[in-house]
Amino acid sequence: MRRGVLGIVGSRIADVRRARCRRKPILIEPRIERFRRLAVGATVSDVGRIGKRVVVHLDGGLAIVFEPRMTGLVLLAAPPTAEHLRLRIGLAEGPIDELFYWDRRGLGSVRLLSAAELSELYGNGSLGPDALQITAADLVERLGGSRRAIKVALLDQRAIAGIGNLYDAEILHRARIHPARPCHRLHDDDWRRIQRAVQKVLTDAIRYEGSTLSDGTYRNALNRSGGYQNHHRVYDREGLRCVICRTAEIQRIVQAQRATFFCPQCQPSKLARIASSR
DNA sequence: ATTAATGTTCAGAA
DNA sequence: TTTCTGAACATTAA
Repeated sequence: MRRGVLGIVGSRIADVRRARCRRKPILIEPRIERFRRLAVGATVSDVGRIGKRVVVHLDGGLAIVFEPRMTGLVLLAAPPTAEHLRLRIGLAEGPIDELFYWDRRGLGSVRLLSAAELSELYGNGSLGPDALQITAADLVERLGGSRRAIKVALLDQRAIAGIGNLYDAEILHRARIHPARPCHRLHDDDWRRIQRAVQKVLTDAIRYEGSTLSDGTYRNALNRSGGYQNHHRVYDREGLRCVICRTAEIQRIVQAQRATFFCPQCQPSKLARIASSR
């Protein structure tokens, strides 16, 4: 999503307004009048990413932070429906006329922050280092002592920023780690495999522009479907044969109130590992 | 017609 | 301190 939004670098903010959406308003800070006063006239200097958030940097030091959560989209093209359009940002002096924030469930937010607020909110301990920068040693340091299940721990954005539920499941399948294994029982080579799997899954997911699931919600900045759903090995594949071992069926369990998918053959629990080794 | 599920995050409680 | 639970919301599938 961030890559697509890069297309507005160099454009000037010409207008900011709420879309006419009859639903409960999403969180927009500061209030729209002040937001407009501060942002209009500024030029987009860069588009970055902090974990799962898209950050539009403006000259002068302010930044617009989009936090899409479950169903939010930052778009340069017309949104999927007019119904759930939440915010429109008019642009001038560039190829794109307007930036949209669309959000079906409305759990996301848009905030205009100063450089100081940005570093305060996202620089201190509230978000961990980005998943794509993380080393195996970082993983051990930040999660190695935790008693939580590895699947749950990898979702903790304060430990590592950027891993969501779907990619968590894919990562652990690649790393051949059972999702319920407690962090403090994992070994160095387990963490090394996890680190490599994080790199592989996230870079592939970015290359294929994300996963558009059966509800069709995720789209890139040009409102096009992603392609990574065709590469899922476990997510949403309960009961299907594992494409790696071609033996076991993918199982679904619930951890931290989230669905987890895994292959019982490729991702043995500790007990299964002991049993199979004799 | 209910209920459960959903690429998430946070406050507040255990 | 760390970990767990429920709520915010809208839509679809079972």
